[in-house]
Amino acid sequence: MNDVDLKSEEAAIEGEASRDVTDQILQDILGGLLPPGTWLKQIDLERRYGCTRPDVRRALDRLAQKRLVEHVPNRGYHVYEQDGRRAVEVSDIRVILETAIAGQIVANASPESILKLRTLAKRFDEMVLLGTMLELYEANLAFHRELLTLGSNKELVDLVAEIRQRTSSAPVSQWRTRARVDQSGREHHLMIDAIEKGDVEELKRLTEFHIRQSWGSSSSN
Amino acid sequence: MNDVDLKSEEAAIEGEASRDVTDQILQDILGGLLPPGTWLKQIDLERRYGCTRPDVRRALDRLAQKRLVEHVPNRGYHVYEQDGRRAVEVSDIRVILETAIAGQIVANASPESILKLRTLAKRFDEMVLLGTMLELYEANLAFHRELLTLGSNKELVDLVAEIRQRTSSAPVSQWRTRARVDQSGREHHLMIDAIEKGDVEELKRLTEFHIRQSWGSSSSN
DNA sequence: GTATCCTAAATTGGCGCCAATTTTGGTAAC
DNA sequence: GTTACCAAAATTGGCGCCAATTTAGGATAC
Repeated sequence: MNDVDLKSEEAAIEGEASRDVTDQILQDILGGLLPPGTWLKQIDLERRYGCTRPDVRRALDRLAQKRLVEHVPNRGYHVYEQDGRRAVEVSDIRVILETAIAGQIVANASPESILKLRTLAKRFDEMVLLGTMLELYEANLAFHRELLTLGSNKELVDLVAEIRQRTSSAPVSQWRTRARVDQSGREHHLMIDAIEKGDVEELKRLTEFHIRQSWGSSSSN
Repeated sequence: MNDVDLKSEEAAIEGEASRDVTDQILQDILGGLLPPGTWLKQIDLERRYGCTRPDVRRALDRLAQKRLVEHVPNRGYHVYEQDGRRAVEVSDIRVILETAIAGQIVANASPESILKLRTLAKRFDEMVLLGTMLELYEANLAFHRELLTLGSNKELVDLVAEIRQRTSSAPVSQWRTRARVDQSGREHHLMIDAIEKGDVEELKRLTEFHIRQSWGSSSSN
């Protein structure tokens, strides 16, 4: 477990101290900037994100609650080292939840909502070509959120968004290959096709495959 | 929205300042001591639980993250006022998750685990007769946790435990009638019976009924 | 040369003060 | 009698210091 060298980027941000520190650290973990095992020294974070000590502590406590970082008393916080089991379990949960509402999604899908999904799917495809890794990640999130929203269970939408953050410590490792990302983009469109056809079972199949696929390679890490 | 009068119980606890403040407040919300809408003044909590200001703040922040209390900037924190919709949505999620793993539960059920479930179900029955409301609540939690553990998805067990806390701001109102609680106890045993018989569909039916039942009355509040 | 112990630097984390904002109660004016 | 405004009390929340613990490095002994 090595700790980060943040000194090089210290004053890089400085200007945008307004955005919440918790989200900033979260995104840096998700973005792979803070790899699993990294010790998050309070002083470094303080300087890095241009905020005060209590801010850093609050952020670390929140992330520890979300089990994204681990707190070792008197030793500090470090980015949680994922075991494969947890990743598999989380995707199992996602499969259960997202296939369970497939019926409602199809039932509630209006022409407008299908159009909106297409737009978001296309946006994902665009980001593959000319977006950053984070933009791609967020485009993917936006598509899935819109899809789940059709299930008309707001709590479920939030819950899935939440458990998504639970294992994706390094989206870089998930989307290693370009081929995999392209495939994901195609799957999005296939899912919309299934909704248009009103084929619930097809949507379930695609959803399960789509979720499981993302984690197939990372378990070998 | 009225705020609590805590002065009467100020020094009542004092001795057990060791247990985590967050859990204490959480249990007091769950126990109905702090009803929805109550303003949680930091000074009062500080005195009530015999802890320092930062402790109170950390606890309130955590509870706000869990959406059990709401934070209004410069005005403080108050216990979240539940709408019926959310409660229904959460129980929908529970039904999805808990019925989804019914098959695995039946498959993994060993004679020992069935015995353990019986013990926990009986303990629930005992608590109906001679336990406090909180003990009853915890006995119920323990039974359901053990049941879900048979599904061999640790994340799912934790997740259900988590979303359970999301709406049960007042277990008192859930279990208003004695008849309802007795019925719950019987249902526990029926569920174990179904597992013994290896009847997955029956277990699913019972599970759905059991979860939905708890919330049927509270929506009229 | 290596291992162990001791000392010093660094980091965590507990705790409290003070400024900013809000609320409440009283007073005065209409 | 009611309303509006002002002032005082209270509450929130930002910020920083200092003690306790840990870690790393150096010196000494074997």
